Amino acid sequence: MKLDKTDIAIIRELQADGRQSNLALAEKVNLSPSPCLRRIRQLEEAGVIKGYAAVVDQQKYGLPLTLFVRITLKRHKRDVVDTFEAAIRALPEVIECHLLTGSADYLLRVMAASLQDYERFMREEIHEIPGVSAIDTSFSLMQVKDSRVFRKP
Amino acid sequence: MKLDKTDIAIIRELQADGRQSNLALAEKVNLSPSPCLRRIRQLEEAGVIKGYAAVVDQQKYGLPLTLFVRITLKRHKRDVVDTFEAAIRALPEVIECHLLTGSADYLLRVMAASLQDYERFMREEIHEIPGVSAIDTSFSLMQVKDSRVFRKP
DNA sequence: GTTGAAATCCCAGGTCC
DNA sequence: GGACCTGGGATTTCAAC
Repeated sequence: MKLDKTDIAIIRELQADGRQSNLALAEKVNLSPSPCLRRIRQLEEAGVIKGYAAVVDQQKYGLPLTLFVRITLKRHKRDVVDTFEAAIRALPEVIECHLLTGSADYLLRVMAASLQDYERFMREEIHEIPGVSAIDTSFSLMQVKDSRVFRKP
Repeated sequence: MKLDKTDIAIIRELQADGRQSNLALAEKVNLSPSPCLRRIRQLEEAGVIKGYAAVVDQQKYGLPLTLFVRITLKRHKRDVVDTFEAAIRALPEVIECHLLTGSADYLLRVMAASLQDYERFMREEIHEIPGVSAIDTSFSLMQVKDSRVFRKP
């Protein structure tokens, strides 16, 4: 799908506020309501906009700790990889997991309610997954930037 | 703010679909529409729900590459840190930036349209920031997991 | 104080220009 | 891309428990 300037503007606005009315949005992108809504539906149907989500404050939600866990596997045979990925997908504490190039194999983004919670998670969940060779955890001390907006205005 | 079982359910549902009607949501969490709406407003006013956002497919949006950049600073004096963080905040390619514990100082999540775009970004933007001592980039080959839902159902 | 119900208002979605 | 029209949901108020 080809995105023009107006589509980009619509996406930017909907990333900033996904619940604003079509009328408000139409005004911001200098369109009248009907064509604006048509474009939104097109973006949704094309899958450019996958959905809408509430943005939650993790602190106030009770999960103040964010950690990044870099994991290296012992071997990279099919069964080891599949077992590992299935285990990761089943852990609600793991918000994100990426397969990486470079020294580590996986990067996990984990949320925890407390240090005790984190310690239990690592001991009972991560260390129990077979085939894990190295684990390197870093805590996020501060989120310097959090932008859901992809492109420049 | 104290969150009970129903609040958690509301948040989970709104993370899955942030635009569903109050009526649909009320049914899912076994509440009548009025108290459901009142809880939503309370969650918003308390800042537990910070807002709503469209979820965009980065591939279809034209930014297929995700990279994680680990950066170490030469010194950690106030001016070096402030300069670095200000520079990062001004770069639209940087979607997220965390100050970390451990060997590296910062973890950046960067999106790029192409390898050329990434190369230009590193050369013209990141390497130009004063005080940067080490840079370690990993590409995301595959996103194994992406969950916006924080707690178990 | 918290829930269910009703009425008004405003927006979404469709259709035609 | 813009204008009109209709059905439905949101919002506010009120009554009830």
